[in-house]
This record gives sequence, structure tokens and C-alpha cells, in this order.
Amino acid sequence: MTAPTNPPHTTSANGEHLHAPVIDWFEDNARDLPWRHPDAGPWGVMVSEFMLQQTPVTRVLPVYEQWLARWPRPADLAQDAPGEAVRAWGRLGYPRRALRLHGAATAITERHGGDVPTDHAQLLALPGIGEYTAAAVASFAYGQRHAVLDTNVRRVFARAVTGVQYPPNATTAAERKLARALLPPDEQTAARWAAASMELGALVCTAKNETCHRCPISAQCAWNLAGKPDHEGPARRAQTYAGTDRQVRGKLLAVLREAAPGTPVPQSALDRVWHEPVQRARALDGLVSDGLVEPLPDALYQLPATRT
DNA sequence: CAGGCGTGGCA
DNA sequence: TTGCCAAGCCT
Repeated sequence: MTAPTNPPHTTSANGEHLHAPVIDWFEDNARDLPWRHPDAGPWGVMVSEFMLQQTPVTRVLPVYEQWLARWPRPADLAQDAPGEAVRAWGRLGYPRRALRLHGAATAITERHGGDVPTDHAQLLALPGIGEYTAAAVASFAYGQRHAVLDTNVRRVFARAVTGVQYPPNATTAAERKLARALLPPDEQTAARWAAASMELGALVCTAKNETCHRCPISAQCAWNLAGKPDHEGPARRAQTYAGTDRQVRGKLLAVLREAAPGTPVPQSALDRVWHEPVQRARALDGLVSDGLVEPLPDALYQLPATRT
């Protein structure tokens, strides 16, 4: 008994047995995404993170390329009207992200000399950047050691470590604690681990139709070893869309996006997108109060031209 | 902290 | 066809 083998209940405490296989797998299987290129820079990483919030990679790719070509630095975006950001956002969805990205670019220009801040707390203070995005930018763009806990990583941890099919609906303190505990001590390794564990969740350990035979840690996965039991408990509440204000907002904004810059749209054109006047008015009011639409005299509307 | 917030692809 | 899902944030 000279070799100090770990007691079984502590072998996964720090995740050492997971780091190397997942990172090695990542070396061979990472997608070649533009924001992973060195020339993308922190701004490219940040733009990609905004766009990837709840939106699939395939839809982000073309918009990302156009965005970076048009606004290669934060100051370039800050100089333009917020409505131009909303217009360029296209059909990515959740257009308030475009407004917040514009606001973040403005703050970076005014407060950080035009450079994406390196500090997690300063990133977190920017509009549209929450716990996940702050950690992602700090880790992916600057190689720092942070727990990057997105839906992919949460699912990987739920299965590999906790042994359940799906993580809780909302991120828990226990998950954050686990993510920190699993973080490799070395900064550079931690950054690789963050990207690798996320990619594993995106490509192999997916929500549906996971492909465990391609997983580098299937032999150590608690969920797999338990026979992949089905999720217990209430299903995630399905998000409805048809007939909601969200759908009406989307239709209204689509009309305004398609109008040429500097060409306001008459209310009558907006009225055609939805038959029910009360909901239509409520949706338009919501867009205005969100700053996504700017009302003008004479019942005209446009994407926001004034910087705030 | 539960709910609001877009959009499109796929099974 | 309908339901589910996709690198969250904000209030």
C-alpha cells in the first residue's frame, strides 16, 4: 500500500481525472470558429458572446462577420447610432442585446479608453454582461481562471459529476461551488478547461441525442455509469411564443429594420403587422420604453437615432 | 426569483 | 405539426 490512492469518494472532488481527457478531446475536436482565432481579439470575443446568448452558432456566424467588419473596435460602434446596431442585429433575436452591446461599447470607449476591460468586475458592470459573459470574456479573451458556467457546462457537470440527466432550471449555489472546485489551479489550463468543457456539452453531451460513445469521459461519467436514468421532477416550462407580445414585438421591429435609415415608418405600416389593436399598442409601447423604437412627431417611428 | 424577452431549425 | 432547444440578462 505505498501508492496513495484516493478514496473513491474523493476521486472526483477536484476533477483532475476529467481535465486531461476533456482538454485533449478539445484539441482534436474544437470547431474552427472565427472568435477563437487570435486575431479576433477581446472585442471579437465579446461580440460573439453577446450574439451567442440563447442563439445557435450557425445563425451567429454571418452576422458576426459583418459586425466586426463594420465595427472593428468598440469606439467604431459607439460612434454609430444605437438603431444601427439594432438593424445590423438582423434576425438573431432578443434585440435588446444589440442595444446593450452598443451601450457596452459606449461605456468601454468612455471609461476604459476603448479597450475591453480585463477585470471581471469591470466586465460585469457593462450592460448586457452577466456572470457568465464576464467569466467567458475574461477566460477566452484574456486567459484568466474563472468558472465559466453556461448551459453546456452545467449539463456536463450534472451528468459527469452529479449523475443526473439535466441541471436545475436555475443555476444554484451548489453548481457554482462545484464549478469552482473543478477549476484547474493553473490559469492557462483553467482557460482551456472552460472552453473544452463547454464544447463537449455543445457537441457531444447535448441536451437530446447525446453521443456518449464519442465522449472522452464516458467511463467516468456518473450518469452514464448509473445507466443514464431519465430526469426526475417537473419538466422545464415550455416557452410559448405564438400569439404573445414577443411575437408582435418581433413583427413590429422587423418592419422598422427593413426601412432605410433616416426613413421613418408611419404608424399605419406598423398597424398592418397585427390585427388586435390593444396588444399591438402594448407591444409598440414596450419597444419604445425599451429604447428599441423611437417615436417621432406625426405618428412616425424609427429605430433609435439618439445616443443615450 | 419567476417571468419576460426573438427566431428558426429539427425531430 | 407541435414542442423543444440554442454560449443569458434584467427586473
